[in-house]
Amino acid sequence: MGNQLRKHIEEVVALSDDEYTFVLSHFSKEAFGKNDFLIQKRESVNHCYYVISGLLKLVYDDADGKKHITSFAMENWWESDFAAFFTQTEAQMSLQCIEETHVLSISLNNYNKLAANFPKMEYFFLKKSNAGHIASQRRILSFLTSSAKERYEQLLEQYPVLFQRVPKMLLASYLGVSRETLSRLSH
Amino acid sequence: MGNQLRKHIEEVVALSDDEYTFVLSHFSKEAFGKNDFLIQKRESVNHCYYVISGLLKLVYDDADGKKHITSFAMENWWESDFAAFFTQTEAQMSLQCIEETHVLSISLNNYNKLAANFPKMEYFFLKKSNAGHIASQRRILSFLTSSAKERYEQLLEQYPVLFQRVPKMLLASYLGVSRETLSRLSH
DNA sequence: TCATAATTGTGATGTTTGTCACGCAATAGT
DNA sequence: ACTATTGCGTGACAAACATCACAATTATGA
Repeated sequence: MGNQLRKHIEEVVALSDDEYTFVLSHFSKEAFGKNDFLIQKRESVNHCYYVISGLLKLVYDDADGKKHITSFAMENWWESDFAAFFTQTEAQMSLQCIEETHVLSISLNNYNKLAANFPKMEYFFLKKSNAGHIASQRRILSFLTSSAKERYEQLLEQYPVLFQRVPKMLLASYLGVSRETLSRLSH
Repeated sequence: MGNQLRKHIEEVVALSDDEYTFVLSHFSKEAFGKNDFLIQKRESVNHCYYVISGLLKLVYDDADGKKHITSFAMENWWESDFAAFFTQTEAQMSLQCIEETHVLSISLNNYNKLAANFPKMEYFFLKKSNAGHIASQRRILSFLTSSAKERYEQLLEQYPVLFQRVPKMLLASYLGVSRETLSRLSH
């Protein structure tokens, strides 16, 4: 329970009890209900979130009023509107619960303090950022090389659990196809 | 000349002369001719590159033998097959010169040493990685929200210099459209 | 429980984009 | 300078995908 974040961090760097207590003191535990917003577009983005349980969607509203899913965030994922968070500008996206969700949140101040004062966590954040960058490049590559059907099958293979937890219209949005097309692809 | 990397790093963190000398000692200067490969697919990826001058393309060959441009890298950009570099697995992409190119290269060992022994550079790498992650997310968003024509116009606005330095068939590949479609879009 | 809203499937049709084919211009190497 | 290669534009056609409309099903909340 209380040491889920510790296990997660220790996949990258080992921590003593005291070190983990110190790290944890930079976070706040928060709970959100289904459809609650963690980040609203046009508001300031004060936190980055570590998901303990539940499921989030990061949504961009385009000029035509259509909603596009930039990403999902499940257990042990880190999520925020990172562009807005790191540069302290207003949110261009919203972060909303698909399910009731428990998170640990960290402010930019505390993120910077932790990185500056505790090299192990700076190393951890660097590893996570590199991994996120690599994952984004893989997704870009799937847009360049694959048809909608192929992207659907890749998602099904990589994150089968999403198909049980997320309405298909949201998966369509994440894949960049209409819900009608996705429906026809699935058989 | 010799302090281009220093200026680049000092956009993020200040360095003393001695510190810069120390940093620079982790890099090697290399020169490549047009069409030379810095990384060949299926080979090991031993270096990450900082571009001093010139222009590179990061290319993925798909199962049908088609080539897709994952990204370009110009002056002051960092490039590698990061997935292969960080995990020391074989390259899934190739990195090739579009123009004669001068780089500073750093091995993974030296990258890790620098990050571990010199907090300012770990901070710099973290900032760069976060920026790269954010740029990738913006590109994903352009695939989700924009037509080929809109992506073309966004690229023209963001990197007009590419249109003078890169054949349009490569721009088409970067944008994820056929060269014929790009040709028809441009007027 | 019942009414309402959200989600899904499917047909008909239109738009966007890819593919094939061809000719021409520009470039690079000898 | 000449030739081979590479890059570019465009027509004709095919494939992929979006959009609109409507019905059916499944969740949700008072």
